[in-house]
Amino acid sequence: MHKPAPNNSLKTACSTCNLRELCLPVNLSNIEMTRLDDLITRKGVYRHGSILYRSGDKFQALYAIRTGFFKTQILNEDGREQVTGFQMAGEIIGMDGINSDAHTCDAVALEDSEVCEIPFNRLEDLSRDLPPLQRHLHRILSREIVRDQNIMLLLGSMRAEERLAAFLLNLSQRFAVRGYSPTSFQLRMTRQEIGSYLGLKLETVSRALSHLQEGKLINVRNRSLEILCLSGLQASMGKRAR
Amino acid sequence: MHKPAPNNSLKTACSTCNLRELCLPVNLSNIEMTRLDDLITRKGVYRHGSILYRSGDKFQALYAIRTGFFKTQILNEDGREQVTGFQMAGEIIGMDGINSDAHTCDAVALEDSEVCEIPFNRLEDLSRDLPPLQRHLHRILSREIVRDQNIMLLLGSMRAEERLAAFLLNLSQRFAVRGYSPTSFQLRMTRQEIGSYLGLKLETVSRALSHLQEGKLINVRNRSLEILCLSGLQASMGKRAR
DNA sequence: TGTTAATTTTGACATAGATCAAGCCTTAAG
DNA sequence: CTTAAGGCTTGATCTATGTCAAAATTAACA
Repeated sequence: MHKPAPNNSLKTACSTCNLRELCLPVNLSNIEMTRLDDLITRKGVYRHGSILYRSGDKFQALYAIRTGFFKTQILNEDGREQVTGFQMAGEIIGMDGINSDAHTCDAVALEDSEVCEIPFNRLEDLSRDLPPLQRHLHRILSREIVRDQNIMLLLGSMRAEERLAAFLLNLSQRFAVRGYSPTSFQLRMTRQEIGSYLGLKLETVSRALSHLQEGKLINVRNRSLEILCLSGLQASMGKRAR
Repeated sequence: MHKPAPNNSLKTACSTCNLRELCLPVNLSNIEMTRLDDLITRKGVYRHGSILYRSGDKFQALYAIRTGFFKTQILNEDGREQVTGFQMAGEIIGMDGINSDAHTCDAVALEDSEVCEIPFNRLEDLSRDLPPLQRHLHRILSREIVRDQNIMLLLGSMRAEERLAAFLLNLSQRFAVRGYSPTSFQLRMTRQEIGSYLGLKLETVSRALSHLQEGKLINVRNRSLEILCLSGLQASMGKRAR
């Protein structure tokens, strides 16, 4: 495991960030936007494998991903591990920590990544002054709830291949929103990490990928993935309830 | 399915509610508490089986459960259903709707229940004035995220009997907090609903209950459940990872 | 109160996915 | 460039849980 590069505390400007529409799509005046800029600092680069925060760390800030890719995972007492999400540029992580003032999961960089730090106390202060910002914060929190509940649906009621199809379609859609190809991208995580996220063993993930490939729905070679038939993938979900 | 009783719009007083410490444990002055009271109205009784809100309904309010028991569930396109939670008195539901201004799950009363309606716009307004209330709202939202992620862990990595043990211990603890017996209580939901929540079939739930009973950890007869050995139940989780 | 419908339990059997194992491939390090 | 370590695939087998079915119990309702 690497250490993050030293914190240079570079000032960040949301106002000029090209992820603005994704990350904080709030209608603010110039002067209001400046106040937001003042809040947020760019933290140094997190190298592949390094840890943004750990379970148990004091909660102080949310983090907006500028570039790169993270996973979040929880570990219970007996060492069992569950990947709870994969996060990409423009997404905000750390909300698990608000409740108890301590993080309840680990956030690990899956490639070299940059994040913006948003001190939460100051975000609360500012959001009392700026109702659109307040509303946006609430939406982000709620979105996370909805997202998690959809994963519960996936884990509770889909079979292996459906879970994988849902996972790939979700990635596809998120790449598309960011202006990348929805049909051709690199997987940033191992089969084991995909398996943990989907409640499957890595062998099952591998077999399901192979099977989707046999069916001409995808092409997969190591980490590079090509979706050959989006609608076919969609159809391969929802075949039959478990 | 019954209709809810007509909305009498009774005024509620959080200030005198005996669930206050559970529901809104916020340190407010008397005058501030009055402003909170003004916000909240008691809705009529929801009979067993009736629906508090449905997926797709416009989101307007959060609901605090005064008495009774609810389940929340999502249904995907192909009719698959997943119970996402069971909620009891003092708990707040409806947060799924904030993100998109529409609810994304159904909330169904599992017994005759009363709720307090908290109009969300007005809650936002008031929480801009009252920082402790704002902080509490954020904690509630975050707590829901943490809760959901722990269910992901359960669904993704535990075997049937462990899931059931975790479920029973969770209920036990929540009853304890409310001053009820942690070792003897009624299940308010069917085996099928438990199964949906835990990602299991009802037969598996039934068998796992029988098996825990054979092991002298619980006594179960229909909906009445007695925990004979809390520590044994705890131990029966975390035996072996899947 | 009697009748029907829903819920629960239990058994027999089927199967999706886990486990174990081997070999290959890719990437990182020396 | 070589070697080692981690990651991936595929096959053979095992097992937890699903599926199907029947009977028993309980709850709902006329």
